[in-house]
Amino acid sequence: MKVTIKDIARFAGVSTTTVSKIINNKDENISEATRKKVLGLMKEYNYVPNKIAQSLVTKKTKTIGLVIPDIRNPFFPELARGAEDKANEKGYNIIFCNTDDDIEKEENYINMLVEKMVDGIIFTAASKRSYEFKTVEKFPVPIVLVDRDVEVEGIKGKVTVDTFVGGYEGTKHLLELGHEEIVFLSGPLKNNTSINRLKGYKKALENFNIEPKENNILEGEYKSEWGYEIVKRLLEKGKKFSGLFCANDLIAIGAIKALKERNLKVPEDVSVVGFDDIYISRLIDPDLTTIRQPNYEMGYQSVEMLIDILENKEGYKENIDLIPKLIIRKSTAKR
Amino acid sequence: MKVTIKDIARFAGVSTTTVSKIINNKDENISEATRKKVLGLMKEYNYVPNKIAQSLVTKKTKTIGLVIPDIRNPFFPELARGAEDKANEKGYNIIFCNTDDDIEKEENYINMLVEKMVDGIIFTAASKRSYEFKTVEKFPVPIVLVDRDVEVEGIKGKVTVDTFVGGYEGTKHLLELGHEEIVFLSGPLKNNTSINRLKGYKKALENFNIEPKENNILEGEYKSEWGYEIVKRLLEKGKKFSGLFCANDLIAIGAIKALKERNLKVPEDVSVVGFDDIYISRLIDPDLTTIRQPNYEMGYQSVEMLIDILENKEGYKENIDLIPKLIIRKSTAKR
DNA sequence: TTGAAAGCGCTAACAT
DNA sequence: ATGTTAGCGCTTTCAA
Repeated sequence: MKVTIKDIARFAGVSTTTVSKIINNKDENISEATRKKVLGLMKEYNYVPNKIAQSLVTKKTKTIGLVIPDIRNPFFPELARGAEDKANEKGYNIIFCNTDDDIEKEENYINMLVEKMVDGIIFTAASKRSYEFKTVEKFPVPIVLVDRDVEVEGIKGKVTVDTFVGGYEGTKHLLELGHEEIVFLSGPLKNNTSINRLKGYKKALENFNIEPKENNILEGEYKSEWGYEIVKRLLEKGKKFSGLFCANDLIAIGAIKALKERNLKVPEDVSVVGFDDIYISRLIDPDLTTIRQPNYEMGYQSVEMLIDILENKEGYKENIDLIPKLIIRKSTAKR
Repeated sequence: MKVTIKDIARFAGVSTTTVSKIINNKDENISEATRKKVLGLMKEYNYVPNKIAQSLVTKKTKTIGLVIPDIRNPFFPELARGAEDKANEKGYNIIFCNTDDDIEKEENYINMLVEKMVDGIIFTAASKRSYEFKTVEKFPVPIVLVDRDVEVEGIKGKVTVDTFVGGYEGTKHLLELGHEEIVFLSGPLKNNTSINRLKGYKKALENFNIEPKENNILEGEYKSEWGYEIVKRLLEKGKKFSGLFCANDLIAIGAIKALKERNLKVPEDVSVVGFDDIYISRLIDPDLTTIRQPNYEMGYQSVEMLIDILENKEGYKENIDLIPKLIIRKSTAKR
């Protein structure tokens, strides 16, 4: 049978209070003698404090919920790892949940997490709609938004990437290489993350005195299949362009594939810029020039912020906007 | 303030016992009238049972630990997702932990999980050494091994992939295409998973009456960098081969890159087979012929097994060996 | 059909 | 420096 605090107290001939104080390092007022004795007994009997019992009284579980669309999306493992690293550093654990961008699943998971009394939640929301979680309303579980900036009732903070800058920098890079006909392959324009990327693209063009053309902007999905299909179709229609800016690396990878199949060379014939810098972008041929999203950082900092909130740290930032960075590799060249 | 079972009981004018029974669907002996009343009150007051309190008495947390090397390794997101899907289906949550194949971290995490009273643990172990976790010894937390087959004290089951078959099938495919000089690029040969893959390679050669040559077998790391470096070196040394079997897709991707840089065409000059079928293997150029590891399945089935154990299901299999499958794409061709 | 009472393993005022 | 006591929110005998 498991040995409990009572057993240790009995063996040591002290009260559970004393043992408890020693467990929690609140031992200013414990004599060295009893401290040593109790510690010894704990070791001897392989005593492990029961966290559940602790949680019941302290109202803290040292557990954080991580609610993301899908860990298989190459975007999220980095973020998850960053989150887990910070959490572990601070003695927290992470429960992870996959929502598939399904609003119902999101609700279910959030509610489950609240029931399990997680101390806080890191949340990547599916849509732009505003959220209200009834359990969160009742129980003050702090939520930190990550990556996607949406309206959530009672949100405590957010960590995002300035995609406008990313969109701007990527386009500017292409422009500076002499490209003028630049097609922008966007994901679904249903949240600010996507919309701002496009705004950055337009702004860069304007700064170069080029009027953004509507038919150079295509809205699709964040998938390589879509990148492949749309470029194939574009080429079949005889569309001319020398620059291609893709809203994520997956789209870029599909696009490059389609280009190659039509015997167009990257970057000699078409320069391609991606977005994200997922693990494989440096592995494909040619190595992809892309905008690096600081995903690991986002995970890491969101947990850092959450824990600051939990521990009532003063003066934490409640709004971190990370700056993405242009990574020049081999898929772009002078026109 | 949170509303508790006591509040509901008070409002309904019944005892907490009655409410508890209703919460847990043990309401055979509850009158329809009080049942409805209580259910109504629960809804009205937005009552959510406190899982922590429940866990303290039932000794079940409905939480499972998932201990893996690194979620960023493209191998693991699939596995993690499979595990999470099954867990969610059964009302469990998953705490995930990254060990970086570090034995000390493994121990720490396992101990943390036991302290948090997870109901069971899914574990991908780093090394071939045998494990003994002192907390697990004391508290009967079932562990199911996944992917890597090692000795762990008190293990309850394991889900692995028959890598021998994979090694065999991949080599056979190359052999049937007429390749005779087949180089095998192995990862570290420190566990059965890796060793059996190599054994499968050798066996296939023998079946084709070809003596496996020691200098056709290279041991390195499961990384694209290594695949790139070793092939580059091989080529510089003037090594001749027309078939390349890589112990994982990452190695294959690096290898293909090196091949291309020396103007060797895949598959015209060299046929390449990978292992794993990670997400990107169909995105690279050319699409990679590979051995598909049923990673999602592994995660899914390991959790299924674990829950069977937890629920004392009779007759569950305690040893599942999944069969990998050859996926023929475009990186292999007739000699 | 319902409830009283004990207890899960721990912490935290408040005494002493 | 240490102990007494109450209680966190729930389940579970056992009795009524």
